[in-house]
Amino acid sequence: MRQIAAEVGVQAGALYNYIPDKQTLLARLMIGHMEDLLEAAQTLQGGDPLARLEEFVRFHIDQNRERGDAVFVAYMELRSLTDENFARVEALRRAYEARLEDVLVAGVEAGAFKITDVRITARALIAMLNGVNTWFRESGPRRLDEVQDIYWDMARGAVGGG
Amino acid sequence: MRQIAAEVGVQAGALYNYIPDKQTLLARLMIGHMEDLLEAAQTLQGGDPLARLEEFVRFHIDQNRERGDAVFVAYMELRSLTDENFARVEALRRAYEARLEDVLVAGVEAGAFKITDVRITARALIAMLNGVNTWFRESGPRRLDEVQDIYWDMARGAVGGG
DNA sequence: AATTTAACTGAACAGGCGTTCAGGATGAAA
DNA sequence: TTTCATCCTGAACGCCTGTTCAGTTAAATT
Repeated sequence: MRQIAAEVGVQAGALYNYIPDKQTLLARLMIGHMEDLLEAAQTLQGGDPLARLEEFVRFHIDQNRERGDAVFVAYMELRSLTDENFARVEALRRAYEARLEDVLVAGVEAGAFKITDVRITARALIAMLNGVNTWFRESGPRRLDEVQDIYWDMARGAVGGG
Repeated sequence: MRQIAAEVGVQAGALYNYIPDKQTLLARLMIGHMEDLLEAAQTLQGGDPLARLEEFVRFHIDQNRERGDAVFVAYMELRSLTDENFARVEALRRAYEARLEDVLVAGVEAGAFKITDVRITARALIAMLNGVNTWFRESGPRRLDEVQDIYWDMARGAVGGG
């Protein structure tokens, strides 16, 4: 709390004019992040399943890059949430997963993907994509769009998409 | 510290007969875990690249299951390590990644895999496999070997292995 | 039986934590 | 000019933290 206050140029007590307590601050941060992510995902266009999956892969990697800090907090501090707040965040997370599941289902129905379990596959893909954040550096040997190409290749292969 | 001591049935101070400080305890835990993992990985057999990759996938998921707590700590508390201890753990982690990279290189050379960047692919696969730990429950709808089958399918597809 | 060694307790330490609150400063409204 | 509403400070609170250490206990050694 004192660190956050200092970052804003204020004493710790002043924060309590804006939030009831630390737990609520964390919850608002994480819920806000997930809501932003879901809203940004609204803009994803249609097309055939293969195109939609590619779009999702690139979108997810982009978002993780732009909101690196929020993503980090959202994954590391889940255990610090109240049961109630945890449930809220998890619900939003499931909604995001559902976006990807929809694409996968469409692909299976169109005969474009070969998938045993859509839910597990969606989670596996997201886990794979999240991994980018742990090692990618702007100063590294690869540009982000190259990384996106590589992950898109892997994702397509993983769902049996030719 | 007091929690750990209580778990062992002892006062907090008694722990300091065995460790110099908390940081060292954490480091030993994580380094020990990685060393155990690397040692267990020694038993992986040879065969063609496809068989070796399958073996690795199943092995990794098994290990993550057996040592769930250690894996959790190893991923969540990385940021609590001294620079020096972090470097040690990361070196071990790279050594483990290298085991998978070897398999991927062999597959590429044999023409069995299509991979743009072996290092990135190894990391992506491991990130995907680690994801299992966050949701798999013994009481869930799938047995572990079913989950392994699913992940093996995805991994094979991701590396372009037919 | 006397002595040494090892393991542990229980209390204390200094510092950090989230949170509260009386009071001061500042500017808007009356 | 006075009143009121905001926003913030600075100090304090009770509690938790990792760590130390003198002293007790019990077992091993002589």
